[in-house]
Amino acid sequence: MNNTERIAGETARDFALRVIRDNIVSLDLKPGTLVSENEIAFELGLSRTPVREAIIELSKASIIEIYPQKGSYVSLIDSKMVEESRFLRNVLDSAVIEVACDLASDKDLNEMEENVLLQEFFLSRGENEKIYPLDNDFHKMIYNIAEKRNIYEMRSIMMIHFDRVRTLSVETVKDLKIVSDHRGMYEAIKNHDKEKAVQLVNKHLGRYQFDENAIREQFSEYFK
Amino acid sequence: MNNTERIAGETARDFALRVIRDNIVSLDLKPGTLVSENEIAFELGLSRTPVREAIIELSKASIIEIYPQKGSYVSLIDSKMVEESRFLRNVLDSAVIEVACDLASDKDLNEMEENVLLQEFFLSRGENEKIYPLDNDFHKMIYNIAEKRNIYEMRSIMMIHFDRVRTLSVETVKDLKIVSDHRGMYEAIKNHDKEKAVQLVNKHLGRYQFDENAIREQFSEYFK
DNA sequence: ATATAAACACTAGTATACAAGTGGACTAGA
DNA sequence: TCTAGTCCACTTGTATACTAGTGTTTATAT
Repeated sequence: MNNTERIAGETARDFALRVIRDNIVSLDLKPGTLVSENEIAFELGLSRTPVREAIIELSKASIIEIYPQKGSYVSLIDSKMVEESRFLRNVLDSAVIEVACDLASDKDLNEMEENVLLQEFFLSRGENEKIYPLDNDFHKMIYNIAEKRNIYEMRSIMMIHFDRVRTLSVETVKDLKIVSDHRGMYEAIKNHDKEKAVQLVNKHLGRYQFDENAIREQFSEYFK
Repeated sequence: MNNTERIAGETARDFALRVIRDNIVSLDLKPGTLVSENEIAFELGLSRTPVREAIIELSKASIIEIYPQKGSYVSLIDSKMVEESRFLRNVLDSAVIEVACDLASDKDLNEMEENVLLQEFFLSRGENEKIYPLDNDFHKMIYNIAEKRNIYEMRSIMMIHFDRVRTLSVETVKDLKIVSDHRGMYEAIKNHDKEKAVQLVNKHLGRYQFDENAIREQFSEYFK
């Protein structure tokens, strides 16, 4: 497992949650791996308690499966589960962006535009890896504008299922199209054009149509 | 706080979660109340650990607010939060019932009808309090049919905000209409009539239009 | 050699102990 | 009387100890 520096002010539990989560999404913790509370605690230099609390949280979203007195395992990739998280994202993003079309203030729009400009900047320089955090920020902004912060939190944890398949996906993601989707969404929100906004959300998510058969063939041991 | 018997096989954590949750929804734990890990643990005859884990889970959905080294409090009723949970329910229930219209098997439909018949039976005998668990089961069934169990779990915890206002609501809920809504949804799913199903979901949720001003006036100390 | 049982090494669940921070009460001093 | 400072009783965060269950390995008896 990849360790990371503990951020100043971060509690042990948040630290453990962040590290475990990142390792699952990046597949450094492979599906099916035993995640022993003791072992993780040792690796992170913590006691079992905060690690355990982090694992419990992940188990609530079926990211980790806890078998009492036996062990806790990183869940195998379950296409039903991936579909469920995709469904959740599609449904929520669509409904939330409509609200954002109503509520976005000038200040909100300025922040969004700044974010999109940065994405375009990094894209033009080929620094595509710097786009991902901005991508996340962008979607989070929409939830913030629509005053749906709690819903965003729930979305986040379920997205782990989705994101980890994205990591596996051999097909290179078309960053160019993604960034232009973002610009489109920004424009739609600015113009209060709900229909266009929802249409873009659907198209956007459609870009992550993984070829599951190809992935499953290559990484069959990761699948349920 | 109202205590309850621990169900056989229930872990200490699940027990604590259930009891705390029920007491918050029933308002036996009033908004703003301090929920001390130690005190709850003592009342339930447990140690702090499982109680703490339950409180953390509730805090993830903003049901309880944890102030480190100060205390944890039952969240005051926040109309923004109530609206957010209503929004979530509306969006999810609508999207999920559409899927259920596609996927419901004969076995599913039989179980649904049995549930509805029971609701009608208790309604006719005036035993309205027996309808509520059936109501919950009914909605859970729809998520099960649509294979969206994880999403249902997320919905459940957010519904605490909504349910606790429902408890406060002076206006008596029209159980008759609720039961007939359920029959309507069942029929719509049976007939694969998505449009009708979604329309009923919206109407159904619309029946819980609390007069917030009236409630806020009567219980102002519960509100943020 | 095989079957059985005891021992061991692990697991997560729960209980307890300690750390560190907060805020109020009380006291000492001017 | 007022203020400053100490103490105390509380809180949650974290660490550690103990409980009970599982599965494998090893030893023992037939």
